[in-house]
This record gives sequence, C-alpha cells and structure tokens, in this order.
Amino acid sequence: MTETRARNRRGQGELLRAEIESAAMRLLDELGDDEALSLRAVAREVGIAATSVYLHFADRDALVLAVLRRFQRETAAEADAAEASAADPLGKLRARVLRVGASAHEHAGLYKVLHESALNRRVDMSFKRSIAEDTTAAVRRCMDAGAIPDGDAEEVSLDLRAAVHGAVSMRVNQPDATWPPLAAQIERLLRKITAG
Amino acid sequence: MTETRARNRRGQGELLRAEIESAAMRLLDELGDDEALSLRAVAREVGIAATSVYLHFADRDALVLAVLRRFQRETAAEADAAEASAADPLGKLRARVLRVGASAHEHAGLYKVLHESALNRRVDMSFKRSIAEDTTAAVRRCMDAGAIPDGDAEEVSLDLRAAVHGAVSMRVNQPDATWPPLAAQIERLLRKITAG
DNA sequence: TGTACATCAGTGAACGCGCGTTCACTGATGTAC
DNA sequence: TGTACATCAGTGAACGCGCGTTCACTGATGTAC
Repeated sequence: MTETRARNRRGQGELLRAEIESAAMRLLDELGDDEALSLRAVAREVGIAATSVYLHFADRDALVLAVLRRFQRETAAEADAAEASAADPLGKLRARVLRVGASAHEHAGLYKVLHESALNRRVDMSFKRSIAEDTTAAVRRCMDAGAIPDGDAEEVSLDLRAAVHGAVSMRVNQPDATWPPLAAQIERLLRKITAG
Repeated sequence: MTETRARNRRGQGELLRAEIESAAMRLLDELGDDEALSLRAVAREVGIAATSVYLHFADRDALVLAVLRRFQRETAAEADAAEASAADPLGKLRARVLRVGASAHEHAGLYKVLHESALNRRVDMSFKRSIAEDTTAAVRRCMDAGAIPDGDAEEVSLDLRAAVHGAVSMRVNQPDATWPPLAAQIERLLRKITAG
C-alpha cells in the first residue's frame, strides 16, 4: 500500500502505463462501476502520486476505456481459442458461447462496466461489436453445415446473446441468490434457441 | 425550478413525502443509477431545502428503496392486469411476459436501478422476488393445462426470465444501437423456450 | 575520462466542486381555555 | 369572542469529505562534447 516504488529507468516510462492499467482493471472488476473508480484510488494502489496518472492517460474516461478495450480483446481471444479447440461447427458454437459466458461470470465487475455502465451513453464503445459478430458467424457456419436448422442467423444470434447476457447478468447482479450452474443453463438455452 | 412552494397545511405534512418520492422516481428513471441521484437534486426538483428530505426519509438509501418498491408494485399490478385480460393459460403467460418486458423498456432507468445497481449488493431487495414467482406460477398453469409441454416449471421460468431480461437489458444499455422490436423478440423467445 | 546540460519520470500543493448529514432555528396555525 | 401557546412544516448555515484536474517544481540519468 504505502511502500515506496522505484522510479522507472529513463526510456522505461511506459512501464508505469501498464501498471496503472492493471491496477485500474483490478479495481474496476471489484467495483463493477466506472463512476466508483477514482483516479486517486488507482494511484494509491500503484503507489504513485495521483497526478502521475496524467502522464499516460488524458483523463479518467481514457483510463477506463483502455481497460475495457483490453478486457474485450482478452475475452475475444479466449473465445477464439475455445472455438478452435472444438471439431464440428456446433461444437465450436457451443464452446464459444460457453467461454464468453464464463469469462463474463468470472469478471463480473468488468462485464458490468462494459455492458451496463453509463459509459455506454457517453462514449463510443463500438469496439464491443466484434463479439456479437463472431457469434453470428459461428451460428451461420452451423446453419451452412446443417448442424442446426436453417434460418435467420442474425436473429438466432441475437436471441442467443440476449439469453446468455440475461443469464449472466442475473447472477452477476444478485450474487447472493442461489443459482443453478451457468454452463448447464447456457447449454440448454443454446439447444432451445437454435432448434427450428 | 426556483419557484416558491407553498408550505403544506397542518396535518398535511405527508403530502411532501409523496412529492419527494415522485421527484426521486423521475430523476432515477432518467439517471438509471442510484449513486448518481443526489438528495440535493431531488430537493431542487421539488423546490424545498435539502434538509427537508430528512423529515420523511432516514437517508438517501431509504428514499431510493421507497421508489423501487413503488416501481416494483406498479409493475406487478400491470402484469396482473395484463394476465387477467387474456383467456387461456398460454395467452395469460404471453400477456404477462410481454407486459413485464414493456414496463422495463419504458422505465429503463428504474429497471436498471432495480436490477443492475450496486444497491443489490448492499441492501435486502427480496421484494423483487414476487415477479419471478408470478411468472413461474403462470408457466406451471400452462403445463397443467397442457398448453406447453410438461417439464420443470422453475427451470422454464428461469430461462424465460433470463432471456427477457437480456433482451431488455441490451436495449436499455445501448439505446443508440438499432434493435428489432422488443415484443416480437419476446414472443419468439417465449415460443422457443417453452417448447419441449 | 570528465562535465555541463537537456530530458525524462514523477511529485506535492492547491483549486473549486457538490455531496450527505447535523443542528439550532423560525414562523404559521390550530386549539385549549 | 379573544388570546396564549404547543405543535407542526420546513429552513439555512455549517461541517468535513474525497474527488478531478492544474500547475510549477524536482532530481536522477543519459548523452554530447
């Protein structure tokens, strides 16, 4: 907490940027609310002066956005990896959706900030779109392969994302209630929603 | 805004309570975030001194909770009325779910505060349960009447609520994106999720 | 090899802000006599 | 019918708080000569 932090060597100033981003990511995941994240708390966590954050980020929003972009990038990469580990199109879709759901559940706070915070009203977050598009593509491949009944891939993808988002959101927002396992519910929703 | 407000007659002090609650409800619906609601803003809206709020509410949380209880009560009543206006069990379930979805969509901010705010972590909000229970009961009546395949009513109800919550939440949190009509999506989800 | 100096990494004091809440109070009004 | 007074509805000043952000600064370090 109050331990002193060695100043970075000349030319290594960018290291602090990464430290600040990581600390903000940790705090945001705990808080689940971008407005509750204070720059001063981030600075305290890292062990620097509050003003040092401005060496690397224009303002608080810029810091939060950097964190969210990173979370989105990591989630997308995990989903791609999960998809790659399955053999057939339906297995790939299932693996992708399960992985996205699990990532969201594991990083409840970040998930909330990304999808439920007031930032969505204030700044452009179109970088979120890629996960939706990847899911739609996986649905379409299932249809093309005849693994699920043919239909409107966009529509099925939308229904699927809505259902998974809802299942995750309920658990994330009421963590103290008792819930059946998320994975089982997601598999069931996938089955029901992709059926003709 | 700054207009003067006549003091209530003796014995009519409770009238201010209702005015404060209504103003808070309006503001919360706009803000969609309980932490963004300031007592001083409520007082400004009503045209009273900030301290007057304490005549009727112990603190800010008490005011917010009063608003949420009222929103929950009104939504439940609307859902009951919608259900009553349909004839058969499946029609009743459909009417109920559509009405709950529409209420949420119409009062996006209140919906967010009720279901997505940090209040859920901090205080007891078990009064929310009744809407879930009413949905489960409606599902069970459909099963008993043979209107939908027999099965685990709790499970079907959970899936249905998750899906509807997700469909609403996406729209509420990204109001600027383009979305297909909510009602059509809810009807489709209802069909898919209640099918055996 | 020595040294002046530009640059880099980071600091600390200070600003104004709106907030929740406490406290002692004011002044109109209904009522007991 | 008149009046003293208790009660009710509401006020205004003040508190301490943590916040985002600005600004002038410091001191170590690498480098040009």
